[in-house]
Amino acid sequence: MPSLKQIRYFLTVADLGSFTSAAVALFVAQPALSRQVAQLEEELGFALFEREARGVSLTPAGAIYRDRVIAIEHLLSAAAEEGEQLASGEAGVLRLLHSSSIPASSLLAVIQHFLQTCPKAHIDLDRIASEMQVTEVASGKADIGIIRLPVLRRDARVRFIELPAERLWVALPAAHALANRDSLGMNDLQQQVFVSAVHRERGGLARLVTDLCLRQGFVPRTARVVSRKTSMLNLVAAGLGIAVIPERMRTLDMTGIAFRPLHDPEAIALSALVLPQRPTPLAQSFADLMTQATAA
Amino acid sequence: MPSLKQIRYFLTVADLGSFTSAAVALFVAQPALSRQVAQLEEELGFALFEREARGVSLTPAGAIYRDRVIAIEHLLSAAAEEGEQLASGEAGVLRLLHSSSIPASSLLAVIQHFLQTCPKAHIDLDRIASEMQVTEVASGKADIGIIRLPVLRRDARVRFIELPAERLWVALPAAHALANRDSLGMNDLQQQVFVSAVHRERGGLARLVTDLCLRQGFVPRTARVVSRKTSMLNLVAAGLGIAVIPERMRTLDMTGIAFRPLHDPEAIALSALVLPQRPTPLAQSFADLMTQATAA
DNA sequence: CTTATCCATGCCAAAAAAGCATGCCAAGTC
DNA sequence: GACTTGGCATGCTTTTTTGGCATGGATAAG
Repeated sequence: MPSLKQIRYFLTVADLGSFTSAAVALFVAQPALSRQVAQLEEELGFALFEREARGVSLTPAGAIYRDRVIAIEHLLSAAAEEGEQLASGEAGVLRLLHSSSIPASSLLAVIQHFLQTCPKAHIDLDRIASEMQVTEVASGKADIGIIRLPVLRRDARVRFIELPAERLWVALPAAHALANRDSLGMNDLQQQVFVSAVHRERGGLARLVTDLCLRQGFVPRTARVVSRKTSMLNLVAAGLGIAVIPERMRTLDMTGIAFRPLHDPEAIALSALVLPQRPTPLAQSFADLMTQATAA
Repeated sequence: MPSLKQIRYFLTVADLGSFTSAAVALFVAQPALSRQVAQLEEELGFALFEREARGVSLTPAGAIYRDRVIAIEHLLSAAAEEGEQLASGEAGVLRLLHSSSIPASSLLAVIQHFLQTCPKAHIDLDRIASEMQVTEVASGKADIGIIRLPVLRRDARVRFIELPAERLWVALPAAHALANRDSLGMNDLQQQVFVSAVHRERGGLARLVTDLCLRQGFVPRTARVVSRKTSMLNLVAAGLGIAVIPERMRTLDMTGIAFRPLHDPEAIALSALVLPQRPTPLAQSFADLMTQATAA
């Protein structure tokens, strides 16, 4: 089996047409070169060079061999560079999960910033429930998740980075009686129908809202369970009921809906990043961006 | 710079997902494997494997690196095989020259046999004068030549292999007065107009014919100097004169021409192969075929 | 005829790789 | 929860490989 060193030596000799000058170029002694090339020829079973009085020239077989192996060195360095980009987080695919209470539209700025920072990176974006995100990240199927606390299914293989809190707001039909108030308290909502998005596990925002209601001493009347929070706001606009949302979701800016802050001190939505114990460099980059952006 | 051995080790470990089993497959001790892979990782600057409790798995960077270098081994062996075919004479291009008195049609059988013997070989066929062939073969621009003796310009860098002699024949217009004879002697041709193909150097067949005439005591009346012997026979058919040709050229089998043998003992055409001192394998194969075919 | 150039070879030293024994870590087991 | 087991890494020694120096032989140029 030929070695890369032999091939590099061979190519240099072929280029310069001389063992002596190739030896100079390669910073080795000429006999070392002669031996390596001779060994390569023996392994291949045919002569690569015609030894002439004034240097050497390629045999036809040597010429075709040169044409075929000349790409190898570049191939190798390209492979190394590609791997290095992946390893350093310069390139690659970031599999990003987010829960429905953190819509992609509110992540747009961070995602764009990320793609700008890592121009060779790609993003696979997927919206799944908080609990599932933990499983996915823990099993390595995803790189990073953005969830709404509390999360019920904790896992030792992931860690959570809490992001700055968001005040909760209430989304009301524009014509709603409470819409003429500047701000609301949870106790104002006792008689209201809650449109909410819950999953089987009942973690995340739905859990938080229920807890807040229970703390006020009432059980929320849930009008409808929907799985998509954007359509949830549609139901609110249609007058079906009210919804409690994190502050950022106001940016959806739907017509026919009035947004009012909840002034209860406990009405705080916490979100967090789900990271595997050893995040990929891209995940780390994204996490860094995320904590900086939300802190600012 | 990584070595091929390191890459082969890496690929085996990646395939089997374990250093231990890869060591068995590669017939080396496991520490040797560990070290080579570790060294490769260090040279590349990124980790190829995740070391886990039960074997190892590729990192994303390792996976992409594997995808990129997996072709190299095949690339190398293909290059070696291609070179070996060229060197052994199994494949390649044979640059074959022939003089106009040995037309390609008379070489057809040998050429076809050659292409059958070496199915991967190609032939570049060219018809040039004998003296030029010597120069071309000597300079390495052609692999083998087939000439008509005598050749004036000898060269130390080539050798000549004489082929079996051919009797000379006379090509006559079908209506010619001599056409009713079964055979002819050179002395019968004293009054004839010779259509001949001569080159500047005046070697080969033209020289031979002139010599034969001079030996009979007359200078041939040359009707026309043409450079293509097939058109020479056309001129004969048109009644311009007669032509002296080697026996094989009779196979051209033109209508309007009668062929008659020359019974003079000296009326013998000698042809020869021109070979460089170290012929290519293909040239050697062809020469072998040629000597066998003409001997038979 | 001499000289200069260039490649191959013999010999020795240095470096690299392999093997062996062992340590360490994590997962599964009783 | 201690123990066993499977699997990779590391220290040390031996073997193999590789490179350098000196030299020989062949060939074209002067």
